[in-house]
Amino acid sequence: MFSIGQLSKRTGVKIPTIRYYEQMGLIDEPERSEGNQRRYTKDGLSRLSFIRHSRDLGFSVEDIRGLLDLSQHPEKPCSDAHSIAAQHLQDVQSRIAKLRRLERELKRITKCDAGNVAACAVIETLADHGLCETEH
Amino acid sequence: MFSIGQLSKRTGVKIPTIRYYEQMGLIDEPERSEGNQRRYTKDGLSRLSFIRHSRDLGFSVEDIRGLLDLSQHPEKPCSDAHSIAAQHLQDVQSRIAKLRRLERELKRITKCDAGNVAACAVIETLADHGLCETEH
DNA sequence: TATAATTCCTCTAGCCACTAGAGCTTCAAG
DNA sequence: CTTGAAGCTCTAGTGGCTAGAGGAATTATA
Ligand SMILES: [Zn+2]
Ligand SMILES: [Zn+2]
Ligand SMILES: [Zn+2]
Ligand SMILES: [Zn+2]
Repeated sequence: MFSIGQLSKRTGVKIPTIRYYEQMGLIDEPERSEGNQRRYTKDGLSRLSFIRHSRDLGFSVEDIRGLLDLSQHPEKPCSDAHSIAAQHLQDVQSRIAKLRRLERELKRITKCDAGNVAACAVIETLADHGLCETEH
Repeated sequence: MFSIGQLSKRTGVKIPTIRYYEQMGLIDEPERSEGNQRRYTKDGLSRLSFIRHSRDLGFSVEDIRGLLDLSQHPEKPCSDAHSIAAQHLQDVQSRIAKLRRLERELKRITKCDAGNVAACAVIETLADHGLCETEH
């Protein structure tokens, strides 16, 4: 049996975050000590590790809810898991694409030879999207 | 003089967002009609366009506050503007790097030949970071 | 000019995924 | 048995908006 602090140390999930996941229904309410403190089992530990890793990989809490549900049903086909992952991959890729467009513009902007604000390329570009090379 | 709706159409910033920017102190409180409705000048329009474009480029509201302040002082050196932009560029680049690591892992994960959850690579990987190739 | 349609007003609350803090209780070591 | 760490609940704040209620003002049409 682990206290919430031990669980936190082992998973790297902060204590208030563990309680938040409980409130969100991602983890079951654990047993309590006589004095009402949470006591977790190994199952609780591995479930939280799953959540932690999924968050690290950028899945939303909603996605994780679905993935956890699936993981409780080993006999089911895994196509649902794949579509959650594929959708997430797409999201990540479109975020990357957007950030790369930003990166390009920001790199261009920061090549400013002027010394004062009146002629600064940064300020000028922010004031006028027409000076940009791409859409965003 | 523009109404808030006209300003919104010209800049592409939604009406509640304009009011939000006013509340946050990014734009001055505009004059009002006899019936208390906001009336904007061309100056208000260009200030809001500046904000819009800066947001599109991913700058935070705090950054924009600084950039707007600078843009009101054309005689100042533009080094402050450059450091805001450079910092932002760094942020963008580290976000890209992080997302690319995610992308790689997600691509790997989604190569699953199993048909059911019990043997699914997606679920297995989420349960065990040891199966990952990179840190995240 | 009367009425109808549209726009605008303020205020509050919700989104996501946490994070911080107040004020109190329980636990574990010595 | 005392003390200090760790736990409890509850509320509120983060960023950058967005939605909705309930009412007032403006504009367009008849
Ligand atoms: Zn410059
Ligand atoms: Zn632009
Ligand atoms: Zn699979
Ligand atoms: Zn991993």
